[in-house]
Amino acid sequence: MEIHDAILKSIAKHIVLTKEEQDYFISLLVYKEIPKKTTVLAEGQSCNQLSYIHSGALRSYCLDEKGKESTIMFAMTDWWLTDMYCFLNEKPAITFIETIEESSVFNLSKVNFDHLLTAIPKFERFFRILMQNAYTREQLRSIENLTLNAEERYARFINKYPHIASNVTQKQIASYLGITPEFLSLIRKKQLRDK
Amino acid sequence: MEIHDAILKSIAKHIVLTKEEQDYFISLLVYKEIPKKTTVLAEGQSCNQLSYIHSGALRSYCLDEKGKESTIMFAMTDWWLTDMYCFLNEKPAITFIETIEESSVFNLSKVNFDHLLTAIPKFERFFRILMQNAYTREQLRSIENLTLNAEERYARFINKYPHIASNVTQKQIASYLGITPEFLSLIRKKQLRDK
DNA sequence: CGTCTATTTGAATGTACTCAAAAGCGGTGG
DNA sequence: CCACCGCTTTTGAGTACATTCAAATAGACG
Repeated sequence: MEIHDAILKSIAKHIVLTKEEQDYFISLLVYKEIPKKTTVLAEGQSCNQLSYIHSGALRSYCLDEKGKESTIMFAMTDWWLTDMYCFLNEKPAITFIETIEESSVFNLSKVNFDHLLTAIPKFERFFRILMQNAYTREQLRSIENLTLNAEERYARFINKYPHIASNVTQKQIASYLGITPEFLSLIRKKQLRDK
Repeated sequence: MEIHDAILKSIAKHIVLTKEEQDYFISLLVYKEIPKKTTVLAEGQSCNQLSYIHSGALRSYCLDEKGKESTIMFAMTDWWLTDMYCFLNEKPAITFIETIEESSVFNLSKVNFDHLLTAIPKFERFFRILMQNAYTREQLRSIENLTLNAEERYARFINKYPHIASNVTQKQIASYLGITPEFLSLIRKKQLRDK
C-alpha cells in the first residue's frame, strides 16, 4: 500500500494513465501534513496551489466588509480544493482555507498544473469532468438557496453531507447555509420538537 | 462572412484548430432559428443538445412543487446553454429552456459532443475552460446570494448584465434573484427615490 | 480550574412574502 | 383603429421568516 494509491485510484475513475504518466504526475505533487485549525490560505496571499485532500477535512470561506464569514465549501477526503478563481487567473486569493481537523494533502502548483495539462492532455479531460461536477453542484446550490427556506436547506444539508454535519460546528454550517448561528439553533430546536 | 465565423472565433479564444478540425467540428453542428417565447426544452424531455447561441437570448429555469419559477441563467449571444447536469448524465431534463427573443443556435448533440472530444482532444481543453468559468461564476453567485440582500443583488445584477436587465421582464429578474416580483417593484421604487 | 468560543434563549426589529386589487402595456381580432 | 384580453407591474395591508443585540449556559482546551 503506497501513499499515492488513493489519488491515483481517484484519477483512474475518469482517465487511464500509463505507469510513466503516473510517475510523472506524482513527481509534480508535494505531500503535506497539516494540524487541525490551521489556515493554509488567507485573503490577499497568492493562491498558487491546487490541493488534493488525502485525509482530513478543510473549509474555504470568505469575509465581507462587515467581517461576516460565508463558508464557500467543505472539502473532505478525496476532494480537490483551492480558491479556484484566483488559482486559475493568478490573482491574489479572495478566500480563506483552513483545516477542520488534522489533514494531509497533495499540492499541485499552478506552474505544475499547467505543465501537467501540456505533458499529459488526458488531464484536460480529468479536470473538465472535475469542473463539470463542481459546476452542476454549485448550480444546484444556487437554486436551493433561492427556492428553499433555511429549515429546508438545513435538512438537505444534513441529508446530503451527514459526515460533514457531524464534524463541523453549527456556526460553520450556519455560514454555509447563509443564516445566523442563532437562527440555526432555533431551527434545530424546532426539528427536535417536531419529531 | 460565413455563418460559422462567430462560433469558430469564440473557440479560437481558447484553442487553435486546423482547417480540417474546424470543418469536422462544423459538420457536427445543426443550425436552428427559433421564434421568440418558444420553449425549446421542457422538464422530463431528454436533454441531448448543447446549444451555442449564435444570436438572440434564452433563459433556463426550473419549477418547484408549488409551481414557483426560478431562473437558473440568462444566456446571450456567444454563450453555451443546456441543462448541463442532465445533458452530461443523460437524464431527463429537470429544467426548462425558452427563447426570450428571436434566436439562432448551433446545436451539438450528446453523441456528437462525445465524438468531438474523442476525435479532437483539444476540445477537452476548450470545455474544461468553459466549465471552469461556469463554475467560478456560479460559486460567486452562491456567495452573493448568501451575503447580499435583495437590493444589493439587484444592483449588482443591473451592473453586471445591463444588456440582460434591459431585455427581460422584471418578473424574470426577480426569479433570478430569488425574490417576488412585488418586492422587486418596491426595490426599484426605493432606488428611484434614493438617487 | 479558568478562559475562550460555541450554543441557547428571548425581545425587538428588519427583510421579504402573501394575498388582493388596481393600473399599465402589448398583442390580437373585429 | 380601437376595444378587449391576458400578463406584467404597482400599491398596500397583514404576516412570516430571519436578524440583531444582549445575556445566560455549555463545551473545549490548555
